[in-house]
Amino acid sequence: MEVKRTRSSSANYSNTSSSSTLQTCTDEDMDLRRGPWTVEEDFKLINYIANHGEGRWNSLARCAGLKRTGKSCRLRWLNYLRPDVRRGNITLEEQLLILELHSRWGNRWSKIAQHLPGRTDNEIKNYWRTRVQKHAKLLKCDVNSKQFKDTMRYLWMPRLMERIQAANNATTTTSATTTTSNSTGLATATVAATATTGHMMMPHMGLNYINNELGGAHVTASYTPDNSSTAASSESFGTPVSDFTDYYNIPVSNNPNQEYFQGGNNQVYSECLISPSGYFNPGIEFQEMEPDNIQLLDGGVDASDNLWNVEDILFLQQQFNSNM
DNA sequence: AATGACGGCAACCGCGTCTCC
DNA sequence: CGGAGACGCGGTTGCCGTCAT
Repeated sequence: MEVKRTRSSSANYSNTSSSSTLQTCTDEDMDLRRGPWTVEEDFKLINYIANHGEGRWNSLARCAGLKRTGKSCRLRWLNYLRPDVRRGNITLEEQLLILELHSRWGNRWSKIAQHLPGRTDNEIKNYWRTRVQKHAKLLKCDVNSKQFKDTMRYLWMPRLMERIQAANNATTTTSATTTTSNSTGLATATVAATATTGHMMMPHMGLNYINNELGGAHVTASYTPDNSSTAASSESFGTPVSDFTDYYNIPVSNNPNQEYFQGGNNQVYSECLISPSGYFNPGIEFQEMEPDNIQLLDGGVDASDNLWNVEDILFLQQQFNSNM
């Protein structure tokens, strides 16, 4: 069966009828379209599913008059057209959850996606490949290596927690609510999990707390702050902050939890940082992180999207040196 | 302004599993 | 039980927009 590759850029997405390349199979039904979906196709699929429900994708494609494979229809529906699908703006809480669940389950994208309402396995997979693996590449280590996993667990995730806390502190401050202040500077978002456990969660508790207290299968999107409503709503899910990178360049002096990241001053965090396996040894983990590389980290990529900024690297080096 | 490199993401592919007959 | 089709999952591809030069 001939399969014709058709193309329509996102810019042409709403201009499908004008693109002759999009209508390459008008002569017989055997031709199957591939590539980007047009508005008409989307409309057909949505209408058909609205009237007949989903499933039986091959026959659905035929009955709906779509010159697509059943698989293509299913993918389009699940990843894009479904009413409850959420795309873009992965929140801090979602990022933390992805990291945690991936450390637990590996590339079980669909399983991970089940714990992020509205997110598809495809989006999570793409997030992982484009964001997380990028940082592994910058660190010159394999994303599946213990080195990188430890770095995620003992640096990245605590930082995410801290930024979630900062975001919520800021939100709380600006909203000027009468909520009882929390003297510990508790990360509301991360500790939203306490809604299900009844336990308070401190930043220094880190992932061990999640592991031990929440348990794998119990780690859900309840990380969401203010989770009183359904997490399917983008307004209710997570902080208004769409990306943790917004908080990457917070000056340390402005950081409400700077003591966690100043190396050695905070015994609790220092203990938390050091891998139980002792893998974070000076001169080993980041021995390749030479000045040039640090420059690359700082300027070679978009710093706002860079997990490992100079501050982080210096912090890591401090930690390594203090443990020599 | 032109162009090449790169990142993000939608979509495709192959394969394993499930379900039905 | 076995075969065929449907379904689901993870890996990969390739287009397009953006940015750097």
